[in-house]
Amino acid sequence: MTDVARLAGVSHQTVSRVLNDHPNVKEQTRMRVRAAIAELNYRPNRAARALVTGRSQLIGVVARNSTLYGPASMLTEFEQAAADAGFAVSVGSVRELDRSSIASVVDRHLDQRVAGLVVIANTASATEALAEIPGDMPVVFIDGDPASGRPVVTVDQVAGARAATRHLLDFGHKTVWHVSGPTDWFDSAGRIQGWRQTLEEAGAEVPPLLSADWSAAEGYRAGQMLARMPEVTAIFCANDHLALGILRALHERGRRVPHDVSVVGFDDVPEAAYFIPPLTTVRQAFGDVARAALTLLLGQMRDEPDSPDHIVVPPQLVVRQSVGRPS
Amino acid sequence: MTDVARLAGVSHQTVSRVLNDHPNVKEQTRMRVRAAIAELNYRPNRAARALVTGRSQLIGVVARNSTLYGPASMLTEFEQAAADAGFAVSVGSVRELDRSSIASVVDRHLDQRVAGLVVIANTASATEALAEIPGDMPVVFIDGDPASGRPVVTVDQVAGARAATRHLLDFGHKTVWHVSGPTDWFDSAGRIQGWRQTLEEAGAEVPPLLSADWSAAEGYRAGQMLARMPEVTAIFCANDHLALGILRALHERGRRVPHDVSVVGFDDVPEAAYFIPPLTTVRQAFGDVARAALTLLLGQMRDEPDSPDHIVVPPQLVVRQSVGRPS
DNA sequence: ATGCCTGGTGTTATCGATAACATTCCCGGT
DNA sequence: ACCGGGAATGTTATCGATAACACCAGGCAT
Repeated sequence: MTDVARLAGVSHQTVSRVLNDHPNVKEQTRMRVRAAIAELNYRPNRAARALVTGRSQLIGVVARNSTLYGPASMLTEFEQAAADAGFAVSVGSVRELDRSSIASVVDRHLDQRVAGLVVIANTASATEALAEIPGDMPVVFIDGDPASGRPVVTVDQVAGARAATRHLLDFGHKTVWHVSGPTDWFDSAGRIQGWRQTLEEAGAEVPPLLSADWSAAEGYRAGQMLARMPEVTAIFCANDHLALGILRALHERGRRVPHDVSVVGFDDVPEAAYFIPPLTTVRQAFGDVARAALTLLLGQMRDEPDSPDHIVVPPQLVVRQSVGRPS
Repeated sequence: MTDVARLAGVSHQTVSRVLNDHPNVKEQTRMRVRAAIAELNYRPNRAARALVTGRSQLIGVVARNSTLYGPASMLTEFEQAAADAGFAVSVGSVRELDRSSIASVVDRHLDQRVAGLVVIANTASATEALAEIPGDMPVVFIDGDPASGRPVVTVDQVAGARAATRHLLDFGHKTVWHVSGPTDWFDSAGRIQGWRQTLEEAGAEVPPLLSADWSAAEGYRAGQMLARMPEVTAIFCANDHLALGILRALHERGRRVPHDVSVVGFDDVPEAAYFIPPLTTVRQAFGDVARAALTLLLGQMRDEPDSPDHIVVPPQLVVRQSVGRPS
């Protein structure tokens, strides 16, 4: 930096001002400094800047360690958005979203003097751990509890579930069964709620809820149960992998999809179009979620008080061939 | 830090020495300092340390922006391993592994003064971009070109493909068809090589190669082709998603798996056990790869010259029900 | 003409750690 | 008793940036 200053014939402070787009620099000197920077191929030292400002150009993400499609997509989409805005992203994954794990990851991020935090907080336990985050640290929750008092970006799970359930009822099914994800996830809760509401509004019986984790394995187990119940003609699964397991269980028991049983998934993983049969499902716009989260975060970092504190991204029903009329 | 020093009745330098495990500190004072650190809940400022040492506790990862199972797993596994070793991980994803994209991501990481870089370099184009990385920066490639001169960790793709092909031949198939991934990926190349070698050694005819990207969509396309060729009785797919598409194409054309056609995949994604039928596939130990990469990287960072420059992790055949005897 | 404000710039202090050198103390050898 | 040497500790400089303040010129109101 000193070299740049010398080459441009100004003080290092003026160089700093140019770097930070301060208003009070004459256009002419600004250009001289820019030229010197380019000439020397100078790049500012972020560590020094972080030291003096107490803030780095780094955004910390706290996520559960998983290759689940949703969280993984969210992460890469967010990284992309952040990079475009000139931020690096440091991931801190955690096996369980319990309070102590989150605390330790947050601490690691605080060590790095991150400028802000994004927490993919899809269970209630994560919301509790919010207390570990200092109040003046910019934070955005993705999939978190809207009542937490911090900005949250979510996909409208209720609307997605309503669309899925409605779609099945429209085909003439008397009622719709639901295999949910883990009940402590907000995603699951929203989907259950949307499903139940829609049935009740339609005056349909609400069958007992089956719940599982998000895996094909548990979908298969639930499917084995459902496959032997002749009255089951329509199933709404909380994600596509569960649906995959269910499709296989139905297949093994000779129940054809969609002829005997209709199935709807959630997520629209890239493979869903190639299940047997191609799966009707609900697509979540992870890219939109990630960009919204970044926008909120940048807003907080710049102390703009007018930014909204809850953005809801609508999902979209993708119709394929796993739904038909009851026989 | 000054507060800690005062509380412990020593100088800040002694505190620094305790923090860095310098030898010449009396056990007694070391304990006093530790106590003071705990009491004040003190945490060192990484930015300051990075500034003076020129190195952060941050490892940069360069990866292609994707939710492909392999790369995504690798990333989370690596993050976990790095966290255990006290390092944070900054991801820089890139749409294409071309030279200029890699250069810009590497630059961003250099800005952050990362202590080392991991490049998930699964195509040859990534190897070229190696020139962008300064020679004194510790680097490990994952899935890269062993001839690059930098340390590399790979899964033994050739061995995996051999096991898969061998498995099919052992069931009595005359030959085995192969649907490969993009041919510029090292993974693809290794799998093709292993497949071809095994056929040649067995004296079997080597059928023409079909290649695709990694998606179920292209697997389906290839499957439509293969399904209408009665002589095709055994297919080795370069990954599980391709296999999924192929299974569906076969199903649509009424060719039963494994009765008419046998199929083997690669990766062992969690869903593979719930395909119709459950997929025989080859599992890659991503966790081992990630840990090996970290070990190599730490070795370089500590200037240990005796570390190996190429670690190969063996894959493992997982037998399920998608393979049978030709009819 | 005087004084005040303000746009443009330079000077110095500061962030929180480590590096390099200085100092003290104690021990053992001659 | 003296001196050399190493272990334990303290002092000061340093990394590379920004913050805070000081300064200087010129324009404008009085």
